[in-house]
Amino acid sequence: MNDPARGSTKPERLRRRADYVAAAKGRRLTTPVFTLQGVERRADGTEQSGPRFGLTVSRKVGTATERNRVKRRLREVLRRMAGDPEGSPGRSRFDYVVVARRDVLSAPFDRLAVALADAVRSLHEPRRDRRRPPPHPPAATD
RNA sequence: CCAGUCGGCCGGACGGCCGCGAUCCUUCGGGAUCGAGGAAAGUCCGGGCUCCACGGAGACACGGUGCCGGAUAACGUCCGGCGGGGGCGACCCCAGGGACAGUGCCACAGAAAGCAAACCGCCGGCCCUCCGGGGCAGGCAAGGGUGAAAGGGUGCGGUAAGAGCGCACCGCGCGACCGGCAACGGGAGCGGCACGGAAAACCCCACCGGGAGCAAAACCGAAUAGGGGCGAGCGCGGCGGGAAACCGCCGCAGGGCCGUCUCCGGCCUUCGCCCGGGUUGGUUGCUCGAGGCGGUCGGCAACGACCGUCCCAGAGGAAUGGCCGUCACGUCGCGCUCACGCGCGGCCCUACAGAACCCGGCUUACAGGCCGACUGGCAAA
Repeated sequence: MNDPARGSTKPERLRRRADYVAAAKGRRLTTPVFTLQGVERRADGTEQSGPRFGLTVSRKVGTATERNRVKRRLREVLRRMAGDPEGSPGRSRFDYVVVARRDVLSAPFDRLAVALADAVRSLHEPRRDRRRPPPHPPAATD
């Protein structure tokens, strides 16, 4: 029961395995410290309208202690991003999943915050250099 | 003071801003309280709890444990003691039922590896001799040599040479009796000495052990397919069952769906209510317990009894955090000081590590620091 007028600073979370599977099939953007996945949410019964974020920290990242620390740092970044007066870069009705790499442990906190905000924005920009460059000059489809 | 042994404990503190989880309160703005570890870890043992299996008892198989006594819910844990070894010592380390119940093994070397035997060798007798020695039957095991181990050791006597053949001491075996709950210790006396090692090769003996695990398990339960019951309904033809009502199967027609139309193909076959099933999800299990702390008493101790007091994480893609000050601590440099130490600046600004049903242990990881008991030196008294 958050007050919508006040602007909730609590970011919505992904808590279902199905949501994670769906996000993995969406857009993808890789940075040195993490991989960001995102997909437009399918209409479901929930009344959540804002962006939702999920975290994936596999055993490859480190021990349980290190994995917990990675998740806490990323959660703090998300919390600050949601409370940003200039507005969160995350789009409404969009699900994001941050797949962490080990460098999240050691990266400076400020750099981490900037990197994630940039990554969210970049995810929605049209990818003009896709992996398959067109053999002919593309006829401006969009 | 130096060197060392053992045991126990802590493992940053305070504060600011912004946050997270649970519970309670709320005037719905918010507020209050509590919120990781000694290992939460590895999952190696032992229990509680849950489900499954199971009539009792025994036998067999498999696995585990293995000196004795005690502690405990239980243990492979803990405490006390026994045996062997190491250390000047405090203390530490190692092994711990049985080798006349049986089978097998003891590499290499060596003549011989488990029952006594004899390669070199020693001894006297007989025979031969080219006088160097050789041969035959016999008596030996001291010496040499091999080995982890060769069937007691040393000395004296003894002898042809030798031999526990005799004697002394040591070792070894049996052992009345004594101490101890016991493991075990002591030991009069007896025995001329046999009975080698390894049970981590198998094995024998004693004791213990059903299986799976909170993703256990219980409850609530949308949708869909299929199932059951009741009531009403049920075009045509064929076959089967039945006394009939009716039921089952096949074909045709109609309808619906696969898939928007045609062809073709496939699937389904009325309606209502209830039961049942239990997937996504939700709730419970979920934290008051062989519990923490303090005290008294019993016990060498592990531990136990009693009294008082406290409530001390309960998440579920998983809370206990992010950023920053100040101060400790450590370390480095510089300066002052005979020295203890003090001041300034820099660095690290902390090790191992994060509860997931709960307890008792074990094992492993761990920066730095603190306390206690004891031992051996040196100095002082």
